[in-house]
Amino acid sequence: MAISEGLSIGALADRTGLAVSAIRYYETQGLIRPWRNAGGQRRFQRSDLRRLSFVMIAQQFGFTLPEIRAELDRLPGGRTPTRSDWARISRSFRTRLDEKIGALEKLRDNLDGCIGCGCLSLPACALYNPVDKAAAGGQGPRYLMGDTPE
Amino acid sequence: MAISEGLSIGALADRTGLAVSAIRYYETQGLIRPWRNAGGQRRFQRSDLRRLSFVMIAQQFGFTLPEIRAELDRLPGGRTPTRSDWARISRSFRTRLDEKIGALEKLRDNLDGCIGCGCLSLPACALYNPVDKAAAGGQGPRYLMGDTPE
DNA sequence: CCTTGACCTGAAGTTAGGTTTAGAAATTAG
DNA sequence: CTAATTTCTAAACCTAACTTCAGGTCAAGG
Repeated sequence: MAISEGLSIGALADRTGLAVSAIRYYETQGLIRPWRNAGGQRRFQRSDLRRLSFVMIAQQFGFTLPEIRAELDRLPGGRTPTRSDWARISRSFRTRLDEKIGALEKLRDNLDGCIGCGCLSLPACALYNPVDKAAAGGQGPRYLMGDTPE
Repeated sequence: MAISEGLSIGALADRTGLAVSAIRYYETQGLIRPWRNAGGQRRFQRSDLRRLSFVMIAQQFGFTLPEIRAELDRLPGGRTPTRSDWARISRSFRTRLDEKIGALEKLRDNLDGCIGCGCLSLPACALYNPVDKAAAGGQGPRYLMGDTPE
């Protein structure tokens, strides 16, 4: 195998711990874009290892594949991403993480008080407005997922 | 309608913001146990409002329905749960929440450093051991989800 | 009484995120 | 060169958590 022929899907699977089928699936979702060799097999760049690691980490945080793709799409198209490209993604990603963690903490901090009181079933309860969508969208009860019922 | 005939499924849906079909589904999963009136329709206790609210909140935190059921099963069987019954559930639940939040924070704090460095694709990276399963299970690489690959 | 809306059941459909399978072609090891 | 691996595609299958649908029943208002 000549130098810089790229990594096979199996090599990528071994090094990330992902299943081969998962990597193929991620390709269908636009998370990676391997090229093909003469025989039609997928070949990957080294930087795809980092892309896949990013996918795995972001999934642990509860991001969906389309959301992850949106972050990855901010990487440069024509060249291999540099360290500072990744740092930029990292900052943007971290902001979204902080929001998630903040929402969880807020819910948690309301939990003890609310779960024991009578308000848990009422729209007035703080737990019904976890991400503070209150007052956005007019009056009337806001429900748990931030949408109106029905 | 006589007093204490119980709540209809529609009333419960209106007051929780859940779909009627979701409430029926929760019954199949053992999260609520309504009784039936003479005509075969479901009737609910007021305390089921709180049960359902708990379900909705726990789901936001990423708990699965079986996990939520396990928490709810700790409520007393023969009587309507009291405030202190709920407080006990709340404490147990909060412990699990704190663990989740802690794991997220740990990941987040490693993110900036790791994402820009070359280690992101290597098992040595801190991000590969988010919940600190390191050293449990012998030597060799630990992968992202805490399991060995393959 | 009659109509309309709420409710019933069971089965099938939906979305996300993959895995499994089957049969064929490419690659690698000996 | 031959045999054993890998890889390929397309389609089917899988789980969680529901929703939708079809065909029928129950309940409440006028």
